[in-house]
Amino acid sequence: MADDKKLVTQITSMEDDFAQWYTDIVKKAELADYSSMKGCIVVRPYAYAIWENIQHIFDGMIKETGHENVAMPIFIPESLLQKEKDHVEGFAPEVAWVTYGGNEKLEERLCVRPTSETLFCEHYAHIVHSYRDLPKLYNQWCSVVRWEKTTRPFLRTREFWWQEGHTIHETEAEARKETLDILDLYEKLLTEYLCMPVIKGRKTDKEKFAGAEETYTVEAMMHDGKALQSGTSHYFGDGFAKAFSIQFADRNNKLCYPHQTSWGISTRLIGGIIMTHGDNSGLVLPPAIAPIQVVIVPVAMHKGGVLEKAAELEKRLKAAGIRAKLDASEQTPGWKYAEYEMKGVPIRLEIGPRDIENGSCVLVRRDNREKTVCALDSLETAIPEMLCEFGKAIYKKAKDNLENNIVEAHSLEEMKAAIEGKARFVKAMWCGDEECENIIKEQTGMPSRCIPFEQEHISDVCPVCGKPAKHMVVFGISY
RNA sequence: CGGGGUGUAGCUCAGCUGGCAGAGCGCUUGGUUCGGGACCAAGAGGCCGUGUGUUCAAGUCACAUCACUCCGACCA
Repeated sequence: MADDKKLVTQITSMEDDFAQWYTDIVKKAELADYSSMKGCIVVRPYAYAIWENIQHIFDGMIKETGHENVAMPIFIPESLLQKEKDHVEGFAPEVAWVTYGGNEKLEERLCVRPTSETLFCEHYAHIVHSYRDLPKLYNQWCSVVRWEKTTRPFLRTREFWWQEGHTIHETEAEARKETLDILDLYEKLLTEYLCMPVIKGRKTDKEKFAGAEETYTVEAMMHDGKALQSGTSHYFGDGFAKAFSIQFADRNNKLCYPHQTSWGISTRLIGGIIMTHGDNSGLVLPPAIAPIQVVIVPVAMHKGGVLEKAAELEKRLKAAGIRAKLDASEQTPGWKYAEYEMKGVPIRLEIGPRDIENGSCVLVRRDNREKTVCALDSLETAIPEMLCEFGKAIYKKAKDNLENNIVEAHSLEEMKAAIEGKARFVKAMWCGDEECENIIKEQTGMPSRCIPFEQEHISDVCPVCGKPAKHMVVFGISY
């Protein structure tokens, strides 16, 4: 359409270079900027607004289910981190250490929190003494630091923002229920609000969280067929409680160890949104978390009261609870169309002199560019309906991508063939032996994603060793 | 951490066998425009990533270093 025009902003097409396409969107939709601190990004207002919307939604969910927010220290003394063996082994290679306070060398190194299990455990040891003190359902919104070697904006940065829930319970059953209840909330957040279909399941022992007894996950598929672990929920049993000497007197005055969980989602989800819904014109945002749901673009705005009308519409839409923005800048309409497509705004409302004569306006959907003429006096109902339809449509598109890129395999050869040329999810049976899982990873390059709750029977035997299969597992290349 | 690529204006980049720092877009001001990235005119804007070396002379050559990026390895 614009071959003869000088495009101000252009992005690499995802078919040409998916990684560059991703980076282009991050920069040109003004989501993030690089900083002089390697591996750390500036989360710009537009991306932060998306994160705030995610926070608002999920915070509401956990408050409703009895959770409370707290703030924990940013530093963990080395001795505290050392208390749980598996946990420290898992995290030690990627923690940042503080060794000086002012000009003085510290007697004990301080770790910048990579996750806060140890701090929560120490605190729980202080405050939990009786079954009457349980449960504690705590959460914190904060940033954590992991010294990653390879970094990419949102997907893997040395500092990232997240929520970490840490709960402690009287019984195993209660803690197990909490772990799965939270996983359901993640599924709800992802599917209903972020329009991202997920595969819900349990991690294999090899892939589970350091220190956890069981790790559950919701795995999403990106446009390129790679997996993004989008939320995890861990059941700890009483392992941490024993390591940190958390004990309580139960109903029979017997000293017991409580059972714990932890769970988290992070700003990585923003990367997931980009790679699930975005296209070659830029971002496409799910309406529930879009900072701007409707952008109003006036056409010939200095003529015939156009600008006044546009301002009036903005006011009306805002009053109806719609996140609307009028762009009254001096850019041409065409420029604005492209700009807000880049930013993924779900609906564009065009209003010009012709529309005003007719008492209507033009609504354009970001996902398919479909134009609808809409009477001005029905906007308050038409727009929420369209936003709802929009959410369903992009969910369906993502769901189709997921379903079209899962294949069954009965042998290592079939697994290798399945991902030749393009990343995919591969469903295969597994005997449960970690050795076979390792062989699959070595030979195909795919780690296991999860053991889905929705099991299918593909065959009777493990494709590696031929022994009886215990589970169907989804394998895939991940971010 | 290993291998490749790139660092020059806000952005994308040109700058040959060393010899005055360049273009397009963006930005500012004024005007005409406005239904898919408008046009005219006048401006502003540079420690050539950083450091050391070679040279009469370095954006250009050498070495080092830092950052970004891709591919591996690693990674809740």
